[in-house]
Amino acid sequence: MKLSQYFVPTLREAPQDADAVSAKLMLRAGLIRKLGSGTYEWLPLGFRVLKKVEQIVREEMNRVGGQEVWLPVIQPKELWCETGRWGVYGKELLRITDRKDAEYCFAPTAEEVITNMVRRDVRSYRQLPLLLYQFGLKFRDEIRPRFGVMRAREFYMKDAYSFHATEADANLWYKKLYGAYDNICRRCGFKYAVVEAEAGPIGGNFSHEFMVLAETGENEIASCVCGYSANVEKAEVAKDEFPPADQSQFEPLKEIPTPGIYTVEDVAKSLNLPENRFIKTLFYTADGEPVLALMRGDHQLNENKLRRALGCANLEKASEEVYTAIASCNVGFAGPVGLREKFQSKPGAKPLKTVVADHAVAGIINGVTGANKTDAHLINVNIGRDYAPNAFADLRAAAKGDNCPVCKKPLEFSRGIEVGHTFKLGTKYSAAMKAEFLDEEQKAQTMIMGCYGIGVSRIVAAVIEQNNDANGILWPAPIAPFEFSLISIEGEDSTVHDAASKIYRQIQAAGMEALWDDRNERPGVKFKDADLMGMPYRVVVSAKTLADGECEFKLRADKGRGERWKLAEIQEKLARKSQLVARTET
RNA sequence: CGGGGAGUGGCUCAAUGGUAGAGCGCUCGCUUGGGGUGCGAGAGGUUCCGGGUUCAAUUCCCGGCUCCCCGACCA
Repeated sequence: MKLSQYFVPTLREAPQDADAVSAKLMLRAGLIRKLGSGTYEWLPLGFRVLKKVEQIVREEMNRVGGQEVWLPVIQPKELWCETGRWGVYGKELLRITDRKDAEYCFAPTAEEVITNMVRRDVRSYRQLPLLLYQFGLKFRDEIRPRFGVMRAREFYMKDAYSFHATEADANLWYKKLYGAYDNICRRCGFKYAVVEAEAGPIGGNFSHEFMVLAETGENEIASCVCGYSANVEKAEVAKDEFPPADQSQFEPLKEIPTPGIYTVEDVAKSLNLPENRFIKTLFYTADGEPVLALMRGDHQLNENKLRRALGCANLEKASEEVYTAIASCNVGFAGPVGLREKFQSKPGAKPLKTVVADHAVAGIINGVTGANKTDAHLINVNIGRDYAPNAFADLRAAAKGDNCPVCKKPLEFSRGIEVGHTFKLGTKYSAAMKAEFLDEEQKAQTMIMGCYGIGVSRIVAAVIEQNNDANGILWPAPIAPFEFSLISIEGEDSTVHDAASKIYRQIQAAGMEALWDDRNERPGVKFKDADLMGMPYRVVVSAKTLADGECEFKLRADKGRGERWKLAEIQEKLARKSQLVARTET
């Protein structure tokens, strides 16, 4: 492609509202433009990258036996009601009404549609297993879109769904897909990690996320040298063990005034006690029932863990009304001491059945907590003597200082961008939607499912986030829009142009592509733009080297001048390069 | 959802109660030709929309829309 004819509007400065490095570079290099909050146009250069990633994903999906389909993006409400997700998906689900007032949603994912499709036409175990996938536009009405196409509302995703007759087969295919995802990540050329993940609104038995490692990633990963690795949303921590409390250490319970001071940090400061002596009392509503969660003052609650510990479907932080109704004090002054009794004595109040405590709470001796009285706290609070949770569980968000649940060594933390997510769904959707088949004994069985997503547009941004320098993008060759930047520094006569033209064709003959900067621009402009756009290889043709029958070759990643290539040897040099550009055919 | 900020040429931003300007970009000419060259001449704006105050509003006030930032784990 000749740059003079190509629609790549590069920018010297990034638009003011671009936040992430990758967003700035994508805008500047002319890959994308923004239309509205979280919606982007993909220009020719960006679209090429998107299509290259798509092709890699397609090849790997086909390799493990996937069959490509194409599903509607406008999906009827009825289907979503069958699984109950019309109600639970929340505001992220963009709902649409047609001229007949029928309700639809714009697909954020396609479990309902595909399960419906399969249940209609699959009757026999002989038709299973089945792995279907598609590429398509997805829309999720994010609260706060940011980081360009990394967290956009509209995005391009590959979603795959598998259907199985047996649990064992489902697990086997889960492993196959996991392998395919490994290949995809490797071929796209980024550093990544696979972590155990929270299944979220998709649900299912277990899931893994494929993370592009980057400091600016939105996800925090907890990992251990032993191989354990999990999203902190999910990460377990080694259970705290405490010797039986020595009652003789217990000081008498005492109430002290703390007017207007209620955060752990402030109370700790004013009493001059460490935060790990505090018992935080958190109020939640679990499937409509009030529950209490107790945390050590320096720990953060992980709501996913609480949800799992309670076995509830819906978990929300309790409203201020509920809070004051239970604790009869202002927010910030509640504590577990005597709370249950106090609350239950209220006429008409729902009983406060559940008080769960994080394991670490058991180790707090002479602790501090709210007095259930505005402007007062209790000190020397002791478990067993002053309050008793009905259960202990791992509730806290893994953080520095916590140990690995597998080998008990200290956990390490890093950041990543989630680009792929695999779920072992089980029968969550097939049971709700009655996707059944007949087994060998003519017995109706529910299909076992898995689902597997890859954010194609997000991969593009994530790769840039990981591969850039002060001058621009550094594309890994397999997904670069073009393998080569060809720069011709042309003079009066046509010798340079002719030589460049020949090299341009030779690059194509070697099975690669070049973006030839044939514009009538100064060399500096061309170099700057080439750096910005970040093709992995660069060939410069100018009168200077042409006199010696040579051109210049340089890697985008290299700082120096690169090497001289004899024009006569160029064919063979290019052949070698094209072998490096991993192009696996299927 | 709460709080804050911003909407002026393609981009980054000025300015003003009397209908607007710079740099970059764009067009043309000359110049230059290895890291965004220099000079000159141009094109390009209903100052987000609606209302109010005023002789006069892009500017002040109100409402809306859009975009951005921060928070939403405080118990």
